[in-house]
Amino acid sequence: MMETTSDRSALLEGLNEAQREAVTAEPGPILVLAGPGSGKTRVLTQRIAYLVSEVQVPPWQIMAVTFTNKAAREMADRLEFLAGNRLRGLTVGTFHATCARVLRRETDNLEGYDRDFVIFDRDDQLQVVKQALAELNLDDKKFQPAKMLSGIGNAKNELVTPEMYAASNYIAEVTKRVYDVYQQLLVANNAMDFDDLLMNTVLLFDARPDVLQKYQERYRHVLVDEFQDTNTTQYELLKRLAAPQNNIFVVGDSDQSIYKWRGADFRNINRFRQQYPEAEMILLEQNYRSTQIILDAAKAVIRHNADRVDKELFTERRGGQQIEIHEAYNEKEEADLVLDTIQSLMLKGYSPGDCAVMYRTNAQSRALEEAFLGRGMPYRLVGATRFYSRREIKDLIAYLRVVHNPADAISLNRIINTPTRGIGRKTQQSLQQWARRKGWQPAEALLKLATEPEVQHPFSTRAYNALLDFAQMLNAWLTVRDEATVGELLDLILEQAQYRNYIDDGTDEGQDRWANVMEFRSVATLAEDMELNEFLEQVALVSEQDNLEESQNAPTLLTLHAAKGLEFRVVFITGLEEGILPHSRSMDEMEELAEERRLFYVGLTRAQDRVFLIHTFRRTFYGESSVGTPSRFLGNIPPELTSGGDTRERHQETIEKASSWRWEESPSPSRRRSGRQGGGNRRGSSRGSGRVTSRPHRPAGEAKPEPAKKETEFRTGQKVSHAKFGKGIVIESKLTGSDEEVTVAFKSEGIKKLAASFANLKVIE
DNA sequence: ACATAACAGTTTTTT
DNA sequence: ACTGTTATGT
Repeated sequence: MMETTSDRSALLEGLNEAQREAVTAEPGPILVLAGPGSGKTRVLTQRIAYLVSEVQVPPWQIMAVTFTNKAAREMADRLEFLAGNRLRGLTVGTFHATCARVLRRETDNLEGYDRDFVIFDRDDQLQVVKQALAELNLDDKKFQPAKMLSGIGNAKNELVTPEMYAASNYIAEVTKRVYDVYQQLLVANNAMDFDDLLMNTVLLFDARPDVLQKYQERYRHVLVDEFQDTNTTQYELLKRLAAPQNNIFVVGDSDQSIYKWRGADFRNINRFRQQYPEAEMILLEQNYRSTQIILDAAKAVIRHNADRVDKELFTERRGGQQIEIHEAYNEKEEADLVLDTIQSLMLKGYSPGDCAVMYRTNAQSRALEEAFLGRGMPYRLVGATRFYSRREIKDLIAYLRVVHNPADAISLNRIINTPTRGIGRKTQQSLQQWARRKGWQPAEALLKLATEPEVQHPFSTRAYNALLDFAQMLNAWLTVRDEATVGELLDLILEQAQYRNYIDDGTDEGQDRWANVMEFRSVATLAEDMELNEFLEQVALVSEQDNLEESQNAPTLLTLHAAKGLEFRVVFITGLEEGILPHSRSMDEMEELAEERRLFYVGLTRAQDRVFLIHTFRRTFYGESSVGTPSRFLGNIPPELTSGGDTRERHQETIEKASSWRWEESPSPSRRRSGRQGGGNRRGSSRGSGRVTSRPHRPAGEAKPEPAKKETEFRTGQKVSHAKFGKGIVIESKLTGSDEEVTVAFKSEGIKKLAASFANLKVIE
């Protein structure tokens, strides 16, 4: 960059008053409360540039932490643009990557770890928990590994070690023991989980004031993005690092706190204010993203949450289009409605990439994907099955990990018989026992077979040969490890392990998997100047969303969680029904309900121009279809901001539009579309399968829809009888478009929902 | 060792 | 409805 930014006015140009205040605030604790679309990333980056060019802070004394790689990269890119090489040495990264770097540098001061430690992801964690349960002779049916893991994770988020863990009840007592063994196993494997990266850094700082001091002196200024998402451990980490000058600049918005279930605690904002009473507090209230109408709707929604600091968000984008609320009959018609609307927006100058379709749960993407596929329209799917969690990729990472860190018994366990090479469960067990008896690690024991041919071993000839074969491969890889590039090593592994034979069985799925392997190979090959440990760390800490190409001009399908931090001209939020948003598991507790509302708020505030809110009349969950109630959150939006009428009117409209539903209810057993992968990885190659446009047949009553009824034929309390289900009592009956839906409690069959026109119910005395 | 059957568990998941 | 895991049989 030629242009100098030492010109103060140039640096502050285009900032509003509050933003400028934040950027130029005197060093010390600063809390910026930033509403959606208020330019917080801009403030953060300008602040860094300002510190360097105006306050003369050397860039290497500045640390900026984010939660996602994407946010970190975005910040780094903007800084590069702003100040280029004047920011050499600046630390910008995620909490986890930053901590990993510290720990890696400090392995000499870490008990039990050496510098080759690896990072375990959730799958690995589960394996470790299972092993811990096994060692404690605990039943993993009774103590589900996932539950145990969440208990352990919560503890780590709260900076609670196994010793500190309160065994307040039986389950907690078990969790404590599992946690304890779990940690020991991690150390034995020279591995840390994600939470350890944070917790161990804090523990290190507490145990070693000299080490802490080193980092305090290095990082004189700490800046934090998305502060409302920090957990206790992260908070404590920041607190220690920023002391004693407390030059800590945090940006957050408690109304966008949606990760409580992961340990995030927006009350850290209050804690911050108590901790640093002298902190300067700055509110960013001007929104540069949405129209007034959208903003008003969002504000009206969020105001229903108790105990919050109200921000007076405003925008210069007066007016705007009203928010449209629609009812669709079911999830299929919901998807059709979304697609129809997108197509009509195309005629009004929007492009497909301007649109986002959001939902509460990933499962909801399926109907949408099918609709897109059905119309041959491309779409971008965020999330779903992550590249790095695919089986084949995990296998290869496990191979690399074992070569890098043979102590990693979890990974060894994964690959020792993958592809199957005759090392079955029993052989593995006796290998383990043998190793334990000899005081070796399993990998060590294996290598003895390869390197000391005359070693005494307990295996049958057959098992020995299988083990020897694998051991020799492993030995070979270890030998070349330090000379070969990651790509070369991977190629060698693929070839010797005959991995392709195993994974590519010729089916579509096999080919896809092999394609994924090749994609991973090219990632590895591109990392040619990277050491194996660097490569593995990057792979562990990078999520798939970072690799998602933005180029494709297609609508984006994503969960509301994944939408945070993004913006789109047009936003659809689907599935606005009780039980979905708010989610059924979050309806009982006020705080959880408040978080659901924030989720809705986050969705709304992603929109620049248009918002479409959709709920369905009935929806299929876990294979069962049931009638839904519109989300209570819809009622939080003042009617004058919306079009589409109130709930009743919308419902009436659905009834009038009703066309095909009556025939759709019976699923034809023949056809099932397994809607898979978006991005184009997988195609349904059902060759020659006739396009199904024909409707399932209805035996009786055929054709012509009846006119909508005005009143229900059945009333609560009536006794009825059904040809198949026998006698029962009507619990409820309501009109559903051209038909009537009767809920009946049958004596023998339990409660059923029936369509009156097909059920042929007879009223009995 | 591999194929199959039974079975549990299905919110969100920055790292 | 669907998927992924584990117990069981061949």
